[in-house]
Amino acid sequence: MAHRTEPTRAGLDPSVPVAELRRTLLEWWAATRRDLPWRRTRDGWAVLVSEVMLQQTQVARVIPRFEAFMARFGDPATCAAAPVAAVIDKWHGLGYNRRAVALHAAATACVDRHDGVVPAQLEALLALPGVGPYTARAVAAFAHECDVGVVDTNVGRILARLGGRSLRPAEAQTIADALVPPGEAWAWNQAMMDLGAGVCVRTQPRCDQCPVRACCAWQGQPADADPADGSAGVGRGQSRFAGSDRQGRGRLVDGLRRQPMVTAADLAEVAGWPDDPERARRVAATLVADGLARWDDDGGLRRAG
DNA sequence: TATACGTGGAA
DNA sequence: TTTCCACGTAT
Repeated sequence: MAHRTEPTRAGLDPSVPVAELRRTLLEWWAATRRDLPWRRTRDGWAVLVSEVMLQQTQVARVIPRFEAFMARFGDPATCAAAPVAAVIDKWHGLGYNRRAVALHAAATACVDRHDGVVPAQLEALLALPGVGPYTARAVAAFAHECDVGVVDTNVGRILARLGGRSLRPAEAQTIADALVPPGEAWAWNQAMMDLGAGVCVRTQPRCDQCPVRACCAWQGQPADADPADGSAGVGRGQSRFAGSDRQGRGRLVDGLRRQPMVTAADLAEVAGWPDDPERARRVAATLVADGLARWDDDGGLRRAG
């Protein structure tokens, strides 16, 4: 019963050789590493800001905005003291602007509840606005080297393929945590994410280059449906952007970056729907509800406080 | 559990 | 040119 002596394997298919998986993946990563420099800083705020930016936004687009953001809002207190409109302004080009509102609120919570620093405990991190399972564990692992498994879309895909089956969210998290080599959460999570981003990609995975192929139940065999489809943490298709409410929201937020107010008369034009003022007002109301703007007395839209 | 939420690069 | 693809959280 040799497998009983393997390291922690809670939730894992017994056929997955944990020790070999850990060793081969870490060796591969040591030879190919392309980590993000600020993840090494142990600065909880820097890691939080970058991970919030990395929600739904790819690394290449985050890097320049992250540098600019940190130059302006170097710690939670600076961010919390600024008007939320200033944070929204610095979010330009990243999309999903309500993340900026949530980040400002998270900075405020750090000042109010955690002596101005980003907490290290998972529970406290999860309580911050805009911080979910991914971001909380990314901060815990990368800033504080806690032994937690970070499950993003890449890791979710890898875990499903390794086990050869679709996973529920709690299952994926349990397995991700169990795989972390004790004391090496930083490198391990970085390695998993890099593997998913560069090798175990969604379509046409490069299984011939995969360092952990020998441990994988799926191995990209075309005859077998991809176990990652519909599995926990793996993103799904989305509706079209062109012509969507999201596009109009983006235009309105951009309009408020250029000028402090969009008048009621200009609202439809700025939203990109000159012939549908009713739609523009309805969508503007969603911005107000999200804290991205506020109504002017005359029915115009103003920057958030 | 399904849906809303932005942008830009690649195909 | 258009379409596809990448990317977590809140509700």
